[in-house]
Amino acid sequence: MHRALGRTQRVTAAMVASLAGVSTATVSLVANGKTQGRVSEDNISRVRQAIAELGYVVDGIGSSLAKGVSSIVILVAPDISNPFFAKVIAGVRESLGSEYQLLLSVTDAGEFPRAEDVRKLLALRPAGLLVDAPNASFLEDLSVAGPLVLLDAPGLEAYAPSVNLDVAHGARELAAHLAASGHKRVAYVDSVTGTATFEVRRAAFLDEANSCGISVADAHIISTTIDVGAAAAAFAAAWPDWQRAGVTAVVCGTDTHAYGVLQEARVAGVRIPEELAVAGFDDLPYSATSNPSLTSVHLPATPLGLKAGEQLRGLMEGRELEQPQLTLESSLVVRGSTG
Amino acid sequence: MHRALGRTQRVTAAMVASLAGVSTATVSLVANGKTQGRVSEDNISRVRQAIAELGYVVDGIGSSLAKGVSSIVILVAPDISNPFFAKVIAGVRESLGSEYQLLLSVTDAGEFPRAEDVRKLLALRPAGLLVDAPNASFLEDLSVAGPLVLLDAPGLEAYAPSVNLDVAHGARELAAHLAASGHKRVAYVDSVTGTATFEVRRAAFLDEANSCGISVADAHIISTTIDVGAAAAAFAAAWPDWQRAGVTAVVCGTDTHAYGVLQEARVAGVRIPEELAVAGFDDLPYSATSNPSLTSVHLPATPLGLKAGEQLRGLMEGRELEQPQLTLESSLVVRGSTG
DNA sequence: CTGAAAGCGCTTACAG
DNA sequence: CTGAAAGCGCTTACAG
Repeated sequence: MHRALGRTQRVTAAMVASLAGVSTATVSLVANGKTQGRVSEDNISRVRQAIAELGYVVDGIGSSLAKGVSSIVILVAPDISNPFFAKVIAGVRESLGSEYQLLLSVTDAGEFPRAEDVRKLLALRPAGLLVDAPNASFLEDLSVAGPLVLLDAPGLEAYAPSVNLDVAHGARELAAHLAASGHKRVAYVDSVTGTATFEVRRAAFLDEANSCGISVADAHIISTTIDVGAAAAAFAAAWPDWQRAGVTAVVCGTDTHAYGVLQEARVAGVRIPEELAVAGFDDLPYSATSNPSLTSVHLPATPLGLKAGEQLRGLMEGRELEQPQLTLESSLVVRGSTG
Repeated sequence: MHRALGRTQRVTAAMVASLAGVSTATVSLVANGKTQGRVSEDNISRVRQAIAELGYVVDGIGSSLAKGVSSIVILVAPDISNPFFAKVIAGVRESLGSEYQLLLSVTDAGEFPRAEDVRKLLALRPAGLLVDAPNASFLEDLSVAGPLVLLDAPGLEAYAPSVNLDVAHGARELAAHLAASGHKRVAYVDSVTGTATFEVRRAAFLDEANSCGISVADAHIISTTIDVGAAAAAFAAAWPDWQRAGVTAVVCGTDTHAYGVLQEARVAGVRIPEELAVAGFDDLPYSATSNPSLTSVHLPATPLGLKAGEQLRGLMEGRELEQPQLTLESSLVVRGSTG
């Protein structure tokens, strides 16, 4: 039962060849659908029959070594525990199809994978690489040659084709919304990971807030890992100060942070949105059912994965990308947490 | 920039060998740390130096082909979009360490991977296989020979070593809790995937409910995919009927289902918990912040992944498992949704 | 259209 | 302790 996986009854091309009475070269051609003008109808059906009979599956390792490339696509991402990411993956899988195997390189929550670790994965000779929410130094270190597409990597377009989210647009909508609701002093709970997208979210929000007459004091910007508990604790520590300073709204870099704020606010008896308005980014599925429901900047997660997969596929198949740089829209969804 | 990944400046063992003035056999021995009594100190340092100088990394494909096994561990799971699963993965990664690469075989939400698809992955010659929440027919089809550990596979212990959750315990606690709160008629929202864990949850709950004097009519048991929207729609359709029948509580197979019920209840103006008590399974991080906070059977996701990884590692390293069957505890967390 | 052969990069008995 | 050599399973020019 527990012999090495696959060591058992491995059916090789040689076995198929001898059963079909042809060479392994012919088996390879048939198995890979490269018969066009190279294999007789007769041999094709002979080989197909033998393949079916023996249950032959082309060995991925042998094939990869001969070809120089495997059928693996590696997706590098910093935060798999974020439900947002699950949708991205779903999109990637759909556009990649079943020819490619998706290998997830995940790290512990909030940590970013080190280029060194990824280099080990490169020894698997992946057909392509997808990097979600990278930072410049990581890409600098990595220096990959080969099909590579970046997801959610604003400002890093120089490194590779990328699919970005126009988070700035939603961030500005959010600032305008808060201003229209009469807020003057706002706090910001950022993510500690130095990921570009979070910087864009914050910068765009701060910029627009400023234009709208909202002030966000430096002392009212805090950072935590993307974790409900961590955000709750950070908010608990900061709130007395913010309250004294007249803060009436807090914007969070992710909905996950916002959940922590909501949680702690309930514990602390802070009424939301009357006493404090709360908003986030991502529009996770839970934001519609949170208490109260959460105002959030909606980001198209599945389309993000879908587009990135399509672009990578083009690259892997040797096609020239028509549009190497893609941007998807974001928009504000107003709910109960901002009144 | 976009040549085949890894095709560039590939450093081979032969290059290291010639720089160090040794054979590739020696390079291999050093690179794999198998020098014990087989390579002179002199050559060891020579090779190490050359490896560092050239930045040599053992090629995974070549190595796997020669060894007959890769360093890939495949994790097969039906529902990656469930945040519960993200924690399981984190646990697996931690116990597996960096020697093994974790390859996720994910399917579309609610779908279970077909054995056929997984067989393709087996062509990658994984070092081990982890299967989360399988059903018997899948395991029957798969018939894997090699390191295999099942997660959350109650009743399937005959197929392989497994790590299970004692969901029945929590389910019974939940039934007792509802009975103690005075509920007499309860509905159940199940998952459509015929996964064993959901059957155990339901069976244990129904059994204990019955002993506690709670009746759950067959007509009051419905199923949906694990999706907030689907659960919301199903609840919307069922509620008028349930209400007429005097149902005062609904138990959901997962918290995700419960969020859908909460969401729809708000739309329909059903007061929770006064008019209807709601509870789920999983105790996702969002259950503490939902509206109202959700009573749920807590399941130890991270420990589940951790233990499964440990067991698999033992198997892959050829060790005999001291305890092939492990069970982790579950327990009820009572929150606002049940009063 | 077909097959013998080289080669992908590594590991592992084997002989020395 | 060391290296030449075989072999892992496949693919791809190449010669026919």
